Amino acid sequence: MRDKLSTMKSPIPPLNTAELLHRAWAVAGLNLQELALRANWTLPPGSLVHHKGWVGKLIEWHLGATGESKAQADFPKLGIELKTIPVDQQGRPLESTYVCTAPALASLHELYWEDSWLKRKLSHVLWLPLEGMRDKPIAERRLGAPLLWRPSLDIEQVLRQDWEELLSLLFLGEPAKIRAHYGRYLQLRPKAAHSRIVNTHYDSEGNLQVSTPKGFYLRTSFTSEILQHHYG
DNA sequence: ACTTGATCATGG
DNA sequence: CCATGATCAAGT
Repeated sequence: MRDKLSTMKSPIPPLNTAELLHRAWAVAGLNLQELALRANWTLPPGSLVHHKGWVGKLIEWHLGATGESKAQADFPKLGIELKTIPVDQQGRPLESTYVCTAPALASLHELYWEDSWLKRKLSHVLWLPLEGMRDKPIAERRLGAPLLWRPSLDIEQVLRQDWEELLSLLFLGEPAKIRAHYGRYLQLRPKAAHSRIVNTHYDSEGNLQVSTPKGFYLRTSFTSEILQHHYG
């Protein structure tokens, strides 16, 4: 819950990567009660079910992210994407990570990995682990050490293969038959307010295709590898 | 235990 | 409506 009467001001965007990292380290180890207090935000009650984006917005506030609700990086000048990731006591991710919505219709530039939204978003990510155990009160959940990450060449190759496979399912197959098990690191899952929302288009044979809007997600097993590789 | 499919709030 | 930020909870 964001307090609109708040006079507290979010920091201006970091001028460079070092400053961003410095800010991230400055909040590492703090819990959500302390972070909410500093921002003058109100903590949500017991569950995040009605406040799913609250934690992410709070972290954005503290670091001075300016991406807003637009299709751009959280730190446009730095080209860095911020991802808060819920982890257990061992630092292992508890959930998959949403990346971006999947295009509903193929436009030419969407067909090239090098130009893709997904590649841009994943080219430079600041991971911020946050305790996400459901039995831990929200106020007591602590932020972990930040990790500034770029995909290795090997990883990017797999991401590209996944992306190409999933895109071909979207545009050459039957989108309604897409299941979340496709993809090694990536997966396509519903991404909408609810399941009655549908995209419609005509396939190459003129048949009407109806399917739920999809988003690209990083599998929990993949983000677990990323964090383990770094933190050991 | 883990994954898949569904869902919630907000801003432009 | 669609993008952002995600987590929930049913299914396997």
